[in-house]
Amino acid sequence: MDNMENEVISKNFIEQIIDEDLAEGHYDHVQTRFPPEPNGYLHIGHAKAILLSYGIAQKYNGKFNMRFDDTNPTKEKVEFVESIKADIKWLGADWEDRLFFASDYFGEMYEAAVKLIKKGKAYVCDLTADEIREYRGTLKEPGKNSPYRDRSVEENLALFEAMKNGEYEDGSKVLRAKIDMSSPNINMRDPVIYRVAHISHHRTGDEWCIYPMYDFAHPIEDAIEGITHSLCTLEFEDHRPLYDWVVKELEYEQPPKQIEFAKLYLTNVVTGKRYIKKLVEDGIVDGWDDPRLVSIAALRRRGFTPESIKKFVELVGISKSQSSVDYAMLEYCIREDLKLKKPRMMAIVDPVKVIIDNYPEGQVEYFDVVNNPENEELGTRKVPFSREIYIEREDFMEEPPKKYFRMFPGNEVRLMNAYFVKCNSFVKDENGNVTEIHCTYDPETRSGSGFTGRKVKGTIHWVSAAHAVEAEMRLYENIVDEEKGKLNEDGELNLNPNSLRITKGYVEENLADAKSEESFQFVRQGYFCVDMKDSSKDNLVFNRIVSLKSSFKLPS
RNA sequence: UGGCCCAUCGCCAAAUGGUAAGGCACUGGACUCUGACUCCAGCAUUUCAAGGUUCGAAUCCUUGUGGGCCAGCCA
Repeated sequence: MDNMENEVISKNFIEQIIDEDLAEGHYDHVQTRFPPEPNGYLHIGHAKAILLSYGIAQKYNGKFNMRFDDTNPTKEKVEFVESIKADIKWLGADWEDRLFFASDYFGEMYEAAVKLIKKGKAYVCDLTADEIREYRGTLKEPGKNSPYRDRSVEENLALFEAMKNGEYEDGSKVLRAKIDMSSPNINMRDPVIYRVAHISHHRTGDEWCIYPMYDFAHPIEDAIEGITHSLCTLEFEDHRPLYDWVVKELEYEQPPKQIEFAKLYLTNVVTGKRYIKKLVEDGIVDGWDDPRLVSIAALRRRGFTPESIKKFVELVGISKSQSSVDYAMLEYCIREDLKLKKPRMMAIVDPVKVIIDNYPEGQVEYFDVVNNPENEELGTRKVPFSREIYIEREDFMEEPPKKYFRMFPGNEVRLMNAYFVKCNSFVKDENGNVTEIHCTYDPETRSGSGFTGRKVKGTIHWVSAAHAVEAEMRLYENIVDEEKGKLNEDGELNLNPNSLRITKGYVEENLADAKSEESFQFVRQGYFCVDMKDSSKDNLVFNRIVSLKSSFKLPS
């Protein structure tokens, strides 16, 4: 009963449109697609689009297609095709056997263009790019007709075929849709639908020297594949009339419908392929999967799970208002997902040594420790305890403020899963940094002994100095663009300078065998991931992926 | 300023003319061998503003205001 989620989540506006379409019989099925151009890596924003389209297909018992929109060979690379496929698979969106490429349809697109010409709805234009821009008019002034607008169907047919046959130089001729040069919507002012480009395509090679433009190609791709609802982001709203024009003039049955939704923006991160690309190219980060980024690859490397991202996308919701989601929401999702799934291990990021003076030198005890107190199924592990241990530097204070109940001189705390210890003294170096803390322990208070003699307010985590494995701790902060994506006068992003801090920390030896790609929950709700790129058995690297939820705040 | 779109709590986001859901964040308090988790309580007398229609308006109309997008042979 209490596990019933009984979420009465109302349908989002896209589902409402689909319901209506189905009720009115516009479509006999539902089919969606994700159509990236293979010109970069996917990021968290794409995850929203992918999971939205995939989720809708699932909800309506429909199909979800994967399609590369590769109509511009100057920008595209096979390298990106592979990474995009891998990322989408990892996210769990299953396109089954429906993996398509826009370039598969170049033949049909050519025929579609011919059809438009024959209908008198398209013409070959000899204006230069600059001239076309001039003729297009401005935002407030209408454009004027191209002098080539009234060429005969026969002439257009011949010219277009000659374009295809490579008889013209790049830029010398284009095919344009004949719509309305005075439309208030600039996209309708006789848009270019085919251009000449003598460039090898990564899939079709030199078969074509003319390539269709997005506005012409996309509706055709959708129609050919039987897509019913073509979901895209808000900036394509102005293109919808053209999309509708294309499917109407081409006379498709059950023409697909474009629906726009708001892009995902996250606070405190750099989003946008363009900026990420720059960070990578300038060597500010060490690749597309640098954990400071929010590319899918980076999130994966940081220890985010596909489930956590799915949860996040659901939580964020779908609407048409431009919005920026608080990064804390993403953190919440990974905490929530890992909470019961992962063992809770001990690791010390910023160590300070503690010596338990009354604990026999050379003695070692092994405690049976529950891996996850909230999920017994994860079993137990042995954790060694000895005379010298490391604790977190912030878990000790020489002069504690009010309500600080971790370690300070004279105070007794519990070492998690072990004994009560009382701090007696400490040693400082010439700079005033604490280098060593001396404690005594009480054997009666051993964890699990049932000792109830007295209570302590604080529990802190630790690792045995002799047994712990030294590890490189990489404390990442998101790359923040202080000016929200705007470049400064030098054309550079204003980035936070110290987004990566590397320290020597210690982890319990159980983690020495950790596999790469594994993430763990750590004490006080910190989450770490064994870095999949750089870790080996003798070189453990941990990424801190989520800041500690709540450490003690000093009263100000 | 031509066109299109958007505006509900610090951040997302429901409410489809019937009297402002939920989540994140935050603030108490209880519990605790993780200052976490969990639990309990508190978080919009009001929906950008002003008018209007209506028995009734976040929802409809008008006029403003604020924000986004569009003048690639990019997608």
